[in-house]
This record gives sequence, C-alpha cells and structure tokens, in this order.
Amino acid sequence: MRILVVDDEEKIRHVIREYAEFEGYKVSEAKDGMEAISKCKEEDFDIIIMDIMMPKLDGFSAIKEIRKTKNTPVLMLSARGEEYDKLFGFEIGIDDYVVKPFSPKEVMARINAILSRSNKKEEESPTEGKYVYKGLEVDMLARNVYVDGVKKELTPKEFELLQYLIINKNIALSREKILNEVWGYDFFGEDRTVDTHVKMLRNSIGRYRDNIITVRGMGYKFEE
Amino acid sequence: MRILVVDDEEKIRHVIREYAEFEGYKVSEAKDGMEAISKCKEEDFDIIIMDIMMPKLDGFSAIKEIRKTKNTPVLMLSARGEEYDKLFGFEIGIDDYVVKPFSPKEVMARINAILSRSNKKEEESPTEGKYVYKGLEVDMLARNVYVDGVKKELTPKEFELLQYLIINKNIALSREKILNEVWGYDFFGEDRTVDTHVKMLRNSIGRYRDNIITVRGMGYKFEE
DNA sequence: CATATTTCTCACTAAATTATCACAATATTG
DNA sequence: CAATATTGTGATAATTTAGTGAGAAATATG
Repeated sequence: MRILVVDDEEKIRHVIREYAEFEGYKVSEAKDGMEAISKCKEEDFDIIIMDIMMPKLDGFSAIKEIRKTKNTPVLMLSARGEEYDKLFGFEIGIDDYVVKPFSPKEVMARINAILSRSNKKEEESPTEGKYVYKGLEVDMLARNVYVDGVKKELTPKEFELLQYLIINKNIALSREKILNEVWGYDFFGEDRTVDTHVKMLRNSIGRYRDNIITVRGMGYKFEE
Repeated sequence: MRILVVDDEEKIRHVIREYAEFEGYKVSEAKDGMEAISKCKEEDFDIIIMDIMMPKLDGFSAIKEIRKTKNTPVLMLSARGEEYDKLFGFEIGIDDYVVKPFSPKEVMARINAILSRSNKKEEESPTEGKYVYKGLEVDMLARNVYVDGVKKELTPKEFELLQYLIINKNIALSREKILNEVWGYDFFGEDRTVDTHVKMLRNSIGRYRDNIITVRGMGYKFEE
C-alpha cells in the first residue's frame, strides 16, 4: 500500500510517515501541489493525504489536476477554520478530511478506513531486516554494519548512503538521484559531495570497498 | 468482546446494538455520562462508543472520569459541527470519532479497527514480566529497577523511557519516535528533551549506561 | 497551599560530521 | 600519445549534533 503525503510542513509529513510506516505502508512525500502532481505521474498511490494551504499550488487545485487522470482516494488536511466551508462545497470528491492539529492515530484510522473500502495487499520493503553479503552485514533496524564480524562505526550519511546503494543494488545510480534520495530534495550542494562520501564509505567497509562500483559519467552502484 | 454504547437517543443505541450483536459482540447500554461511569465501574469493556451531547453528564467529562481508572478505547459520536473543535483539542486520547448521521457499517468498521489495533499492541509489547540482562533487572509490572542487586529509584519518565528502549532493544529509535511512543502523540515539545532524559536515565543505571547507545543523527537504542 | 519532586527548556561546550576545494590519479578520446 | 574529462582523495573550514548543568515550569505530595 502506497501513500503520498503532501504538506509543506516537514513535521506533519514526518509524523504521518512514522505512523503509516509502522502499519506497513510505503510512504512518499511531496511538499506542495506541483510536486504532488509530478509524483502522481511517476507512481500510482493507493491514497493521497493532502494539505490545503501550500506554496506554489494549493491542495484543491492539485487534486483537481490529479483527478483528471487518476481516481486516487484523497484525505484532506486543513488548518482549523481555514477553508472549512469550501471543503464541503468542493465539487470534486474528497473521501475524508481532518482538521489540524490532528492526532496521528486518528489520521491512520481514517486512512485505514478509506483503504479498506478498496482493499489490497502489500509487500515487505527491503529497508527492514538485515542485508548480508559474504562477510558484509548491514542491520537496517539497528543501523549496525559488520565487516567480517567486526563492527564498523559509520557516520549517519555513510550509513544512509550504504543503505540506499544496497536497497538499489546492481542498479547504476546517478549522483543526482543519490543526492535526491539520500540528502533530500532540499539539498543544493555540489554533486561531487557524493564522491567524498563514497570515498569515506569505501574506507569504512574494508575489503567490500570494491563492491561499490564507479559508473563513469554517471555515478555509482553497489554490486554483489 | 464487550461494547458499551452511550447515547441518550434510544434509536442510536438500538441500531449499534443490532449491528454489534450480529458481529458477535456483547453490548451494554447507558443513556448518559453518569450511567456510563457506573457501568464502567461494574464491568470492563473492550470499547466504549460515546455520544458527546448528553443530559446530566456529557461525553467528554464521562471519558475523563472513566480514564482515571481504565484505559478503554473510545469511539466518539458527534453531530456535525457540534463540539467539533473541542474534539481535537481534547487532552484525553480519543481513538476515533464519527460524525452523525453515520452509517452503522462505518461505525462497525471503526470499532473493528480500534479493537484489532489494541489487541495487536498488547501482543507485540512484552510490557509484562521481567527483563534481565547481566546485573540489570527491570521489573515491568512492579516498575522496579535493580542494578547489580541494588534497587534504583527512577522517575516515571525515566522508567518509561527505559522500558520503551528495552522493548525495542537493538533497534535504532529516532527522537521523534521515542517522543511519540513514550510521551504520546499530543506532546509538542523539543526533541532534545529526550536527550536530557537519556542523560538522567544513564546516570540512574550505573554501569549499564553504556548500553544506551547514541545513534548519531537519529536518536538512541538499547543494545545488549 | 506550601513544599518537594519531576519534567522541560535553554545555553554553552566539546566533539563529530559534513561540504567544499585543490590537486593527484585515472580513464577516455581523437 | 597528448589532450581532455572524470574520479579519487587529503586537508580543512563550516556546520551540525550530542552531552550537560542550571534553572524555570509543571506536577505531585502532604
């Protein structure tokens, strides 16, 4: 089950993500209406959680646009009072709405309610559990890395980079994509930064350094 | 599974009873807050369905009173608009709510959702019994902590934090997640508060302080 | 309702991490 | 092979993060 959370506040997105992931949903985020539309073009979601007031493009307009091609259920978020009346008069179908500040439990209950109407089943994401390749062991939950039985202390970025490479093992990843996924869309630095972190990561994983392959002209990949 | 339906309208109570009994629940009724309180003293319910506006004692106050001794999940009923704002600002956890007029099916779906969630949680968390690691003994029921045989007096938060870390041992927990689970979703304070409590907890558990590992850029974990 | 305890925030410090740069090394191309 | 493009890497400055003591605020206790 995939959820798209659209809100300009990082904290809101995060809290919904936390709860939704706990219940086994796969969560994507967008920080405004424009981003929501493009994410919906890339991927099919089972439900969209959408704030009304956002920079660039507001929630109503975004839904209007998305609904031209898809019929994804929508749960609206709104600040107290804000647009309250419009919501009910809105000509496009909203499946439910919640007023901020909300309790995450409530939102989850509503998400579950909407989704149970159109039920499906989901898969396990490889982000959890342990990845083991020869003497390289990466515990995604505990955030531990062992090389031939020896625990290695990785910095947060090193770990997240390794995690991302492993999740996408055997796939060549551009620096840009790596920056977007590991650093976040709000990072506006050099793409050579990736190189430096790959260097450090390689140093941290000893003889498995060679499993991080340089893809010339593009970026890197982890190869088994 | 026992349900308590609290509403001053006989018709409402009746329709919920019909549906709930059909699904195998045992249903009790109360027609106002006072009656609800006394019924809860007599018997333990698995869930309470409670209207807000009622004669004698309203739903909020009744829940407040009941929650002093029990932690029964609550599904609130409310007329549209009525007390809407209060519901969200309500300091006592409501598990869900439904706006009248409602469809009985929807109410049943929500009841089932709440109950399956609360059952799950009990199974997953070994909150009962004792946790022993070397000379560290944590009695979850008695809320006692012994370090090498010496009893340590922890503050409530210290204990709950330790308990949560132990229940999730070997899992890296973000500050945010810790706040959500230990402090509750209605806590909107600093996430550095966790740090301070970790500091105090570490001081309280003597040589086992090192088992509470700092996960840089993320939070903490308890490691055996 | 005064006192004690607990909880939370803040400010400061020390330490770790990160990003960038410059240059070296290596690969690619004509 | 020389010229060019691309990646590797050491050094370092800037930034971020966690530990902590002090004290305010909230809560519990008698």
